[in-house]
Amino acid sequence: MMSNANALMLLARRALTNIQTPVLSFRCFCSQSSSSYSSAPSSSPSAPNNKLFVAGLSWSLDERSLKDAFSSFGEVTEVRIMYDKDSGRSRGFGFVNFTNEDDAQTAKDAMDGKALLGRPLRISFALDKVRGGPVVIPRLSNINMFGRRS
DNA sequence: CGTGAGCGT
Repeated sequence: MMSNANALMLLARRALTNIQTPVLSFRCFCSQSSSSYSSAPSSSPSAPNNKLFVAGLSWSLDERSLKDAFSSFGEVTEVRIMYDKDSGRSRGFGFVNFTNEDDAQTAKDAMDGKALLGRPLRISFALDKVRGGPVVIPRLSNINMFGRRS
């Protein structure tokens, strides 16, 4: 019985003398490491979309040139280069859409780091965030759980 | 005439 009191005192002393060790027995399994995103390839940062973010482009590069350069690796469905409305010149970055992710990956792996028009290209997967895109709003007026009314 | 990281209507 005394050992209990001793242990308690020991704990109290430890708590008083060693404040730097609050709880050591608890391990948090919250982070299971690895990619927590579903359908996320382990060898590809950002979102694995068909959209490729191409930066490092020359300010005088055209979309057709970029598309032609990327069409060699796969079927390019969309090529968009961002232009500045103030200076009227390209911002040096654009987006390339591929029909297949595999082609996009191949094109990225093949063109990323290479130089086009004298400037090194920086290719990476584009983000899913799109500003000013068509906002699709579900028909909340037609949502009826009981089928009453239309 | 030069400039150069980045994520789009």
